[in-house]
Amino acid sequence: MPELPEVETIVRGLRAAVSKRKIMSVRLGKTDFIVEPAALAERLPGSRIAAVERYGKFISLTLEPAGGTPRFYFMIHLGMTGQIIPRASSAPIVPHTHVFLELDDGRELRYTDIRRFGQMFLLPESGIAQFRTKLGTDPLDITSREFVKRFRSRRARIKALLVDQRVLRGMGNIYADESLWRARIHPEKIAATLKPAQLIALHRAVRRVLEDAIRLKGSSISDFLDAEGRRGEYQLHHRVYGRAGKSCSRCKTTIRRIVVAGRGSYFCPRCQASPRPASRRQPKR
DNA sequence: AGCTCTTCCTGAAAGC
DNA sequence: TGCTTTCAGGAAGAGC
Repeated sequence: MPELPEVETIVRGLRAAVSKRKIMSVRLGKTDFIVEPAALAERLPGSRIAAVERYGKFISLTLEPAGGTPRFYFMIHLGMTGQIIPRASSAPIVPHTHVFLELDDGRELRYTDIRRFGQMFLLPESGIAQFRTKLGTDPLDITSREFVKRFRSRRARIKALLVDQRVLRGMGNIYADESLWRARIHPEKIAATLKPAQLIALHRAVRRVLEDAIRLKGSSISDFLDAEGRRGEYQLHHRVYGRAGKSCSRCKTTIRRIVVAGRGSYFCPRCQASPRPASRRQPKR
């Protein structure tokens, strides 16, 4: 599933591969994940890709139409299984490819999404500010101070907050679990009960995990491919995610999986002490 | 404020 | 063996 490191990897690849290219035409397959498919088909042709940026888990293509028409943004969220890869127009079409952007150099930027949990929409320049207010700070930009401030008064479980895009934009399930393991914090711990030192440790862990993952071009569990169609390698370094039943690399205890905030959450029961000790029992009368 | 449940979707894996 | 059921989850919305 594409989270911050995967999206960052794709954005870097796209920036190198399609910057300055002009979109010549648009072909669409299924469109139920596109906010206004007609607007997309109408406005993309003729515009040039002026910039490629990441905003949380969103890919933002800045498009410049010909003839002085104001620039606008083509926003893409990959959901669970989205892939966006430039290919030669003659390349075979993989199943579930639903958007084809013909470029001025004989290639097509193709969007493939098996489950169609992805999202696409256009934003005018004036809509960007509004869009941004819905999302929290980028975890790679946030200062330690700000990080502590954001969590210390929240009564929600830390895992739920880490994957909440309004708190930190770009974090997802894999990197939340990996960061919590690193900081030795149980996913069900109430954020407000964490000591400042623990929050600082968590901030450091988040940065470290994300930076390492970006360096290895993300995690490919099943579907993730970068803009060159290559798999990432960070999945080989996961300490807890997807490792239920295997042993903790730090203490050899068996990794467990529980559901927190509706997501599978992996942790080491020994390194990450439970907020509710299992041994405590209620006396009967 | 924050929790659970539901919906969207497909393919892989488990169950019978 | 082969069909059926369950599960995975990012985000949004309902209801409590």
